[in-house]
Amino acid sequence: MWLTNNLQVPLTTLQAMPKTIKYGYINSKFGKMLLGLTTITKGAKSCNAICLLYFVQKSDIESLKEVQRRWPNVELVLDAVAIEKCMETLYSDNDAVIDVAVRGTDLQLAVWNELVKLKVGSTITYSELAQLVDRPRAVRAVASAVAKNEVSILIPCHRIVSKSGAVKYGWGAKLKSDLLEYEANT
DNA sequence: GAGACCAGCAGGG
DNA sequence: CCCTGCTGGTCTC
Repeated sequence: MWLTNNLQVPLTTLQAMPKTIKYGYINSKFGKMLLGLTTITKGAKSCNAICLLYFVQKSDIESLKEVQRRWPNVELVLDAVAIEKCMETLYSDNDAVIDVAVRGTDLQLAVWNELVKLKVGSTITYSELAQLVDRPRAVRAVASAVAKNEVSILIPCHRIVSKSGAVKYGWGAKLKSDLLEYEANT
């Protein structure tokens, strides 16, 4: 089941802004989500990789606007079949591998690469994360890198807790604690 | 290149 | 609890 299986999430860096993004909606345990796929090349062949995964918090239209804002000039193409195929991998019981495509600065990539190594149910503080990427004093910078992550859940920003115990989350504090509670009880 | 912005932290009241 | 100073990378002119 999704969130309780330890998916392998290899990150691929996008060299340029994709021209088109295939998108579709999925219903997760924690609400409706917007999933976007782009094409990456792996050796000689090309395949789909997840480049965005947002929670739909207001309406479908608002979520699409959010995509347009963060990915200017990309063409959005509804592709329910591709999304469905992707979902099967997400929900598989095996230790599945799912490709994720990201774009960002060196620090952001380093931060995200550490995050995907986190096991289900584990948590880490921002300070520890800063040490992992070799910038022990750049806690605030690391935090803003975390916040720029486009692929929620798969890049598990919800597993980062602040030392003071304050709960903050881009998708809402309640969602974060729900996710952590769910993972902790499996 | 300057200045503003942050999902942090520690220290002091 | 709240307030303050410090922090470093990124974003926007």
